[in-house]
Amino acid sequence: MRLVFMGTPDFAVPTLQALVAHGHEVVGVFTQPDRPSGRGKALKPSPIKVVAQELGLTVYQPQKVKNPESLQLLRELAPEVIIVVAYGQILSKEILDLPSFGCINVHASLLPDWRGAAPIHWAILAGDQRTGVTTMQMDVGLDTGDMLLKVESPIEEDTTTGELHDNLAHKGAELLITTLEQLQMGELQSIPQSGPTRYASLLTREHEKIDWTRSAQEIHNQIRGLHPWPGAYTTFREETVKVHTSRKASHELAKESFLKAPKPGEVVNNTQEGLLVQTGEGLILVTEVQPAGKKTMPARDFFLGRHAQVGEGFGEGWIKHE
RNA sequence: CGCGGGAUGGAGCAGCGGUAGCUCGUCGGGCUCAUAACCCGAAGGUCGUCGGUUCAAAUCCGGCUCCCGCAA
Repeated sequence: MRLVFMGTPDFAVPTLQALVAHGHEVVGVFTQPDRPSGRGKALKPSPIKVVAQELGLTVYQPQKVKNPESLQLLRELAPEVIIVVAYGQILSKEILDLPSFGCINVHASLLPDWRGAAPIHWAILAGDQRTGVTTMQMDVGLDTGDMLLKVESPIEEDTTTGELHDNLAHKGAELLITTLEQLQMGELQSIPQSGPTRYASLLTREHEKIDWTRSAQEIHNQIRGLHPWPGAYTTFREETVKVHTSRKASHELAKESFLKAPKPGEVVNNTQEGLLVQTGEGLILVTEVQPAGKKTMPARDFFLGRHAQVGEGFGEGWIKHE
């Protein structure tokens, strides 16, 4: 099909690549303008821009797609359909109505659940055991359009956002190809969204801070739900430390907890596997950690290198044993 | 020039002008029913790189290259 692609981050890349690989005529790629990012101040192109250029596609980066120039541009490109994957801008009614097949969005959740900006993170943060990808016919609302196709994906006990992200990005790409095929054949029936909805809001620094008084399961969900980006963090001896990976503490390990009344955040044991940490409910095994300014390292090495001892802990209010 | 931290034996850290140290790991030996536990011993570092100061630099000064946290 003759189409325009709109997308910005890594999540959108597999879909763009799949469209090209399947011989669709991508007449234009819209992505967010280069933004100052990284440690210096340098303008950085979006992942989609990089890939689009490698593929020899024409890239457009309007500040606002809704402005008259962009609308005019889209008219000239005359796409039969516009594919939108995590573009980061709201499309106006004029744009939505422009292509004959409308605008189709690939969203990383099983709609109507987890509408919004960070569906992958939130599915894991909430402890969901399954999620998926949905293609939908966009309308004016935020992720409220009629659904076309869905594919599910399980979330395992230790699945991280990074893993799920890559998995869904590829499933989404395949799903979109199928969606277009069926749409073109006229054998696709769209379904209005109905049922309970949760909203996946943008993540803030508050979501990233570990509250050790929560349960081990909740903290584990938080750690894997924010891995590898933006990462859950806590403090140790007043330095910021990201906690990258963790596991539920096995019963054998839990038995090794010999402290009488460990407080939440307290390291109860430094095992070969990692640090056994007391939470508000149960123990969690912290396996990988990253102090500010350092690389990711095994939690055990972090602890050993600091000559820390069992009885110290994460969070505030601990006394240094030295 | 957005703010800041860091580059030291395999890993994590200390040392901050005068013979390179700690915890872990590794190798050898011992103890033990056994062990990731314990004991004894050993190997392993041109201290990121280039240059400067000095009788003497991992330690002070300057350039360079990498890595990372925050912010965006």
